[in-house]
Parts: sequence; structure tokens; C-alpha cells
Amino acid sequence: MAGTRRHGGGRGRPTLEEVAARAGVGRGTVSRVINGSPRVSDRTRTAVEQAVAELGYVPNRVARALAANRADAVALVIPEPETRLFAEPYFSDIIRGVGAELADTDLQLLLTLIRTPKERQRLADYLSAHRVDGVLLVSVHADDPLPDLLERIEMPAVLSGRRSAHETVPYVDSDNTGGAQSAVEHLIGRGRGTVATITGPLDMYVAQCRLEGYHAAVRAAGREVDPELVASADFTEEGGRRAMRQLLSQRPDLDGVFAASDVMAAGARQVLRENGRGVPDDVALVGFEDSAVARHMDPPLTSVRQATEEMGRAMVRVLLEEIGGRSDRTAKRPQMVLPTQLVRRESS
Amino acid sequence: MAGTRRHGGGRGRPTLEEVAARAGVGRGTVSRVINGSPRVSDRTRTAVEQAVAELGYVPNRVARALAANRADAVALVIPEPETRLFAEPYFSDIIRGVGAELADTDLQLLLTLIRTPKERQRLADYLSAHRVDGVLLVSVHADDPLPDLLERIEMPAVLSGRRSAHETVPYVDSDNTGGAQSAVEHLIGRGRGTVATITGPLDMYVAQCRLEGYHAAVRAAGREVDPELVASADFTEEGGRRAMRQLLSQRPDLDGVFAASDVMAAGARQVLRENGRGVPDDVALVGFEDSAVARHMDPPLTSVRQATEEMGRAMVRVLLEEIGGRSDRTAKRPQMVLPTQLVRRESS
DNA sequence: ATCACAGCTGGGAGCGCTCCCACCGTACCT
DNA sequence: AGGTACGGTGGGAGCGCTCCCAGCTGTGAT
Repeated sequence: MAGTRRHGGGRGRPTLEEVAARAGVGRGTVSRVINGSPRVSDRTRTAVEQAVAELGYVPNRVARALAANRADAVALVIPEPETRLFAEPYFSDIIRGVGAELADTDLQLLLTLIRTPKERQRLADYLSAHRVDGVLLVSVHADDPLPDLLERIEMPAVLSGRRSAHETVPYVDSDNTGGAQSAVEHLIGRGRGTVATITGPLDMYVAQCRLEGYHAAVRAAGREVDPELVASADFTEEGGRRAMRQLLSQRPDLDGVFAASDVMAAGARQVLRENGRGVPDDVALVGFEDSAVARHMDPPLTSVRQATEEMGRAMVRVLLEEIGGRSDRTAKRPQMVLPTQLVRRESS
Repeated sequence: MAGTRRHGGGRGRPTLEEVAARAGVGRGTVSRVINGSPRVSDRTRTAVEQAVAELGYVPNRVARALAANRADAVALVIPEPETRLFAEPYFSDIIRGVGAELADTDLQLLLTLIRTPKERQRLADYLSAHRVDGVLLVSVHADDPLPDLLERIEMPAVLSGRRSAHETVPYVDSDNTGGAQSAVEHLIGRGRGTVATITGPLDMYVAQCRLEGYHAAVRAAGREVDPELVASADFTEEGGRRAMRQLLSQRPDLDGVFAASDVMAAGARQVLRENGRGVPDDVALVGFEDSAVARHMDPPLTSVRQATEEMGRAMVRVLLEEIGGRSDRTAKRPQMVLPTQLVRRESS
């Protein structure tokens, strides 16, 4: 496939050596200047910088990576199903944050979509070969072998979201529990007496947390958690519809619903409309994520906003830390939880 | 910044040389096997393959890239504003397509978000240094200097969307004109006598094409194009609102609207509702893009679907071709236009 | 004046590959 | 038998950088 590719060109570009010659110094010195080493006199530094400017020298990352045995790149790994499951903005906001934070670094961002087990294996090989300096993993499932693999080969890694309450790998997560709790408290505060919830797949920790937040809010209001007010779905619109139908048949008297994702809320909204229930008059509805879907629903959906872009940025910061100071293997791993915020709209 | 980064590890991994030793052959032979050269006997090939398997050898891309003076990577360049301007799915669908098509290649995908002129300069340097084998450019503006730069340094590149009718760089685009035309024909076919349009920024070719499609459909119906039925906006929701208000004041009798993007259609929908116009009863509405927004509007929006993921795939195929067979500089550049499809929903 | 010790500097060695050329053997000619 | 050709092979010479050590200079202490 790649066999016939022509030479990329680039010959004729000035090399370190040429810069050294022009500046009248040695290779090592130029290298030091380029890499900002302090052990260079000002005179020399200036001379080298001028030569660099005159020649339009740009360091060859590939050669640098080979010599230094580092990659100057981090991989962002995205399991394909997630890009469909989660509302798209999540995905692109993460990328945006990661990109922004990486911008003033000389690290490349490698994007890796994983669809098939074969591709996952390829990635594992690739990572084992240490062809990147660190890995960013988006929405890992509890049974994903990747994090352990990374740990084993001592590859710095950061997750977005935890796999469980006792996550050992560094991660950046949203305050799912708190966000859900505030959503349900809001519903209760608006006088809703019978608040139901549509959960995500409960084998995902994120879904557990959001359900936990629901529980907490219900209990805080001095009420009991009624199992008939809980229906679990799978973060999809169709799942939201199904769950809403189930809820409606179990507890026709409900007057509030907290859906653990906007897309499920959208599904629920449709079923509500089919059944002649007005939103928010008959049933108040709140989602989670504050995606584009929420803003464009009718009525616009109250939703819990996560600082997704900031999560991307935070992941990079944590990863950089991991890459830089991984000397003591015993140090506690950085783990952070970002706050969420309820965005009130007309649906509640 | 990156100065303190520890060595990436990877030492201790088997090298080509070790594989050669184990298989009892020379380096060159192993290299040939790895790269699938036909000039190797079956016996030798088998021996090498076995050694590779036993050692768990994975070629070092960095070394390969340095020696072969190629990068084994392509860059996907995304101007930041676009990720906000266009509905997000466009962006992630392109990525998905690109990733999929690249999967059975040994090319890496480098993601580059451009926010500031400084970053654009950095990218230009980077590209000039031939650190990638090719470039994928998403939604380039007419005045973007990048395509010309790429042409000058003979860097293979493919655009998504054209800058003008006479685009010289290889591109992959949707049939914007045809899609718009079919949307408007649909509206007219449904008996709408006074069909208006909300255009994108007319300095963008994509917006011009969609307007052109509107014109074509109107003329095909034997009607005149009434300038009072055309309002231009900027692909944003707020722009859609403004344009809709303008349209309504100029031609209160309109009964159909073709918005050149779903998001603008959403804005228009709001204004329509504020003015007590029902959709589709009073005014039929059609958008462009078929994004999540369209599906979740109330009523769900009829929209023109573009094969976005397929565009991503096609871009990669075209780029691969460019990279591979760029021998004759006079050969016509591959340019392709993908069909669009009207998705009918309740808004029309 | 002598010595020690910094702070700078030059350049050899090597990272793991690809490219390419010389070379080997065998099969097929004349 | 000697010549020719060609598929197959080994390994030297780099690719452009970083690392590191030896060496060189100038300063201050003795």
C-alpha cells in the first residue's frame, strides 16, 4: 500500500549541521540553543538564533524523536461506538480542549478511532512499541483491557471518566453525581412531587453516578426511592422512548423526569407528547450534557452542563504531568473531578 | 516545556537487526519482507516471518520515517471557527470517515486545530518541513493562503469543499447546488407558491451554490426570482432569526422557506413561532445538512443530507492517489462531487 | 605563578531504519 | 566448458538529531 509512496521531499532543507556551520559553532551548541538549554552564553545563543532565522531552519522532529527515543506525540484514543452513543458535541469539545492545550507544546496529536478488535490490537502493538509519549483515553468501558496494558508498559495515560469508583489510572471526570443531584433537587424545588429518572446503561459507572445523584436528591428531600420511578435505558433516543413508556405505564401520576442524557430526554419528550402530556406543565423534564439537542428541543431543555472542553484541557495537563515527573512510581496519581452546572430552560 | 520529558522507553524492544540475526539473514532481507517486497524467496520470507512473530517485532516508524524521508502521516487541518460554525456532526463525521479509510493504511492521522494566526504560521512551517505526506483541509475560506502554500511546496492536499467554481486543488464536495435545488423543488411541489430562502455568507462558495440551487428550482418552475424572498445570514442560529424576521416583514405572504443550514432553520423556526406561523401548515421549512438539530426540532425538519462520512473517506482516497502517483504534474487533479439526498420529515 | 574548578563548547557515537550496490549462486545459453 | 543473466541476498552508508564526554577557556583561591 504505502510501498509506492514517493519521497516526501524535504531534502534541501537546512539541517542542524548547516546552522552550526553558519553560526560558526558546533552541532551540540545549536542543539542546546534549540532546546533552550541554559548552558549557553548569550553571545553564542544570539549567533545561533540569527543563523536559524536566516536559514529558516525548522528542526526535523522525526530525527529528534529517533535520537531522543521519544515520540513528541500523544494519542487520543476514541472507541468508535462512543462517537455515536454520546452526543457529538462531547466528542468534538474534548478534541477542541485537547488541541488547545497541546497548542503551546511541541507535542503532536494523533487521533485513533477504534472500531474493531483488530484495530484495538494494532493500537496495542503500536503503544507497546512506545511510539507515543502518552495516551488520552475517551470514555473507557469497565472491561476495556487498554488501561491495564498501558499501566503494564508504564505508558502515561489519562482517562476521561472513571471505570469504577476505585479507578487507579489518572482520570478527569465530571461531577456526575452532583450534577444529577442538582437536577433532581431543582425538579423537586419546583414543586414536583413524583420525579422519575431514566438512567444510562448501569454497567457504566457514569450511569451509576447519575442514578446515585438522583437517589441522593430524593433522599435529601425526605422521600423514599420508588423503584417504579426508575427505568434504565442505554443513552439512545429509542431507549429514552422505551423507558418513558414504561415509566408512564407504571406511574401515570409522575410529574417530573430526570433523563441521564439529553438524547434520552428527547426520546422521552416525544413519548410525552404522544401521550398528551405537556412539558413543562404536566411533566417537567431535565436532561444531562447540555448538548445542541437540548437547546433545540421544544421547549428548550433544562440540562446539566459539563465543562467538556475544559475536561480536554485538564486531561492534557494531567498527562503532561505524568509524562514529566513519573520518577516516583508510588506518588499518588492525579485524579480530578470537574464541576457541572444546571442550565435552566423552559422544560422545567 | 518538553525538555524534561523522560526517555520514552522502548529500548529493549527487538530491532530489525535482531530479527535478522534470529532468522539468519541480513537486515536488508528483513526489511524487504516487512515491506512486502516481491524479491524474496518463500523460504526466506517464512523464516523471517517466524522470527518476527517469535520476537514480537514491531517496526519503529520513527526510524523508518527518518531513513525513508517520509512521514507516514497525514494531517487533518481544521480551522477552529468552523467547528463552531458548522454543526458539530459535520466535523465528527468527517473525522470518522477519514479515520476509517486510514485504518488499513499505515498512515497516522495528525489532527491540527487552527485558532490563531500564530498557529497557522506554525502549521505552515511544519508543513514546509515536509513532516507529513499529505494534508486534508476542512472547509477552507476563499482567502486562505494554505492551499497555495501547499501547492508551492508540492505537498499533496485535498480540500473538503471548493473555494470557488474554478478550484484548482483536488477536492471532495457535496452537490450543494443539486441538494438545494431538490429542496426547493420539493417545497414548490408541495404547492408552496411563495418560497423564500435564507442563505449562508455569500463570500463562501458553499453558500453561493445553495443559493444557485434555489434560483435554479425557482426558474425551473417558471417563476421569477424575487429579491425580497432572499435574505442572507451567516450559518448561525441568530443569523437565521434575523433573516427570518426580515423575510417576514418584506413578504408576509411567504409560505415556504429553504434555509441553507439546519441551524439557521432552527432560528427561523423560532421566529415563525413567535409570529404565530405554524410549521408546516402556514410555512413549510427545509434545512440543509441533516444534522442532529434537524431530527430534534419540533416538528422534525426536512433537510438535505450530505454524505459527510463518505466525504471523509473519499478525501483520503483522493489524497492517497495524489501521494502515490504524483509523477506527472500535468495530470488533471481528481475532483469529486458527492450526491445529496432530501430527507423528508414533518416540517414540509 | 600554580592549581582547581567551574562554565561552555565541539564533535564522536549511535538511535533503527531504508536505500542501494556489490555479490553470490543457479539456470540457461552458445 | 565458458559465458551471461538474473533472482536473491548481505551489509555499508547514511537520514538529522540527541547524548555525553573530553577539552578548552577564564576565574578565583592558594
